[in-house]
Amino acid sequence: MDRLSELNPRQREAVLISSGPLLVLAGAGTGKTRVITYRMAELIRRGTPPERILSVTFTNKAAREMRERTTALLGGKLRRRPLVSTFHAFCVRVLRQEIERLGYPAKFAIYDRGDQESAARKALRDVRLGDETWRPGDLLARISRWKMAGVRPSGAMEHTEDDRDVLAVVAYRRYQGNLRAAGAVDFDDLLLLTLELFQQHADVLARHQGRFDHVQIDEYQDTNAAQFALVEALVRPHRNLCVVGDDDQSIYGWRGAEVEHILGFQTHFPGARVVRLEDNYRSTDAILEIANRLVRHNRGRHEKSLVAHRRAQGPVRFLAFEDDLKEAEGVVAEIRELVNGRGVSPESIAILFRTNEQPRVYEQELRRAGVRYVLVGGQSFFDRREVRDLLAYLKAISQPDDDMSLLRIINTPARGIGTSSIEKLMKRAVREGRRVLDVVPDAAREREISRRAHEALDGFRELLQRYRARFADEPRRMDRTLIALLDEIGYRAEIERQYPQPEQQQARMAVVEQFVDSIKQHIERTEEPSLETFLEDAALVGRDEDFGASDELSQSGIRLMTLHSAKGLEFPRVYLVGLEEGLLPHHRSLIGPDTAIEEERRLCYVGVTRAMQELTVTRAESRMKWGRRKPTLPSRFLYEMRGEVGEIEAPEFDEAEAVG
DNA sequence: AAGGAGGGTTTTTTT
DNA sequence: AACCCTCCTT
Repeated sequence: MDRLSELNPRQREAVLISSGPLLVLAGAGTGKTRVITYRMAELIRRGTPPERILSVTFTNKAAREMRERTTALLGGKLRRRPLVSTFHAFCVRVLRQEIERLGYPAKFAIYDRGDQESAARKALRDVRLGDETWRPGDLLARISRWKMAGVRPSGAMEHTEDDRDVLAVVAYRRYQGNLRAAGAVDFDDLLLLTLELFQQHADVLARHQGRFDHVQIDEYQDTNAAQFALVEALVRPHRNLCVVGDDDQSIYGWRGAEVEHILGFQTHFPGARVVRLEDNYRSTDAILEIANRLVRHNRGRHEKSLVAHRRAQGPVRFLAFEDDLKEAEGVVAEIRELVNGRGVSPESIAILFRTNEQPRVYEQELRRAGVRYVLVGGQSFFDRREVRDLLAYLKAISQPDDDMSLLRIINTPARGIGTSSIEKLMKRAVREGRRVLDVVPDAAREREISRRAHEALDGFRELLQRYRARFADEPRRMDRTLIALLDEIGYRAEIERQYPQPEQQQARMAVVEQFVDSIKQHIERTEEPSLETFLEDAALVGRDEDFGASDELSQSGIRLMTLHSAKGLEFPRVYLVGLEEGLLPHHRSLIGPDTAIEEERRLCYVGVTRAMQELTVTRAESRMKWGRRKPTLPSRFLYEMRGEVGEIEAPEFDEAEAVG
């Protein structure tokens, strides 16, 4: 493999250090993914069996790409494939074999984001004091923080910070109790249970420690406490751990990621070697100058300054528009001219924004301008109502204990089981600690529910059982089985009834077809497909990867995505839009601690450093919010990027002119 | 039980 | 503007 000659000396050094703890501090665009891939290939070339290297990535898609690249580097022929996976997927593999030791069912279900939210909503019922209450999303964040700190529901009362937390404790207990009863775990549980397994069962830990000679972690700046503990445990015998990351790109603090892990690596792993990659091959000097100037305003970071290797053809542009609509019009008009007029490839252009509400205007404009686009992530496939319905059907079929999924679809489409019947059944089920469908006979005998509802419920239970058998018996025909199920419940008719416009009907049915297709794909690429493995994939894959949406990034069209989704990607031309106080930095970070602003600044830094040749930063002087127009202030980051901090006058912005 | 009207609330980011 | 919840009519 004399491909090593393609690497610069620093990169080569990182690749060639093959044992002991190693921290690769890699700035944006310095070839960090390249280093970690080459390193894996080099270890294999020198004799480490591929399956004895564990590489951890941030997303499933990154995992797949790294697997492919490594294999390609080694000439495409490998008897065993290296194990590349996310922390979560790794934990699922471990738990699938060992979770019964912790008293969980072997066929545990994984709650995805939507399930977690419903569970939180359910746990919050009647939990309020005066007008103090919690929103489900906030509660989940609170619970997650407790979990990361190792606080269990029973002991949470001692870790309350204020009165509101007391309410959260009540909800936390219910939430965890309901999950347990449903035989389900959430994302944090995947990590925590694996950790618990390692801590309580020395033999299990020893077995998994013995599986790997080397561990590599990408995006190390985004590891949380549980992930750190897992890694530490896994590499304890040999300490062959290579982590790669950039503290300036840590943007998941709100999810429990702790920059301290990358800042303190040498303390956690004494004797660790450190390699810094500061040669940036991605962006022009103009773009990098702005990025450097911006991020210098953060404290508590590894000092590094990126050196540009590309010359700019033009300066970074800062544009101000009258309102958010004009902003979208302006940006899209320019893009249309680039794509249609100058033959620029649409895939080389990205529009990056802070929140998921922002792309709507751009979608409208792009459609009107006839420019193809791909919305990456965003209102994900999994958030669509149809997908949630179908997933609930499959979950209720696969997991008879999963009352939450059952309740979602018990009367969808309407089959004569009304809210009052459902409520009575739920009360009884909770009271007796049984499943909803199991209390139906008693409720019917005591005339609690109507005869009509009773019959409908019996029919529904029979339906689930019949399809449970059918899915289990013919796993390779699951897609067909689902179609049969949809026919039987009249799902298409339900859609046609709910959405009178043929346009909408088609769009909704397309989602259903995509879902069926994703099952087909799962069957094709899985050795032993089953409803359970499919649901597992669906929960883990989340919004990235080619699930249903058939690999967003391979489609043609300009890219629309949030700054978070843009991590790890690069584009020749980037439009970074909505640089306004309250949006970037986001309002919620302004009321939080100082560190919150720094994370917003890093987010902005990530956005800027995605750009290779041309960067355009825009803002709107007023913006619609909740149907109302409100004036805005320029983002403080604009001043910082342009080196105008401290000036009282607003900076001059280029007049935005309509193009074309 | 079903469906529609009206009113109130909402938006940070995601494995 | 979009969603969810509640209440009212059928």
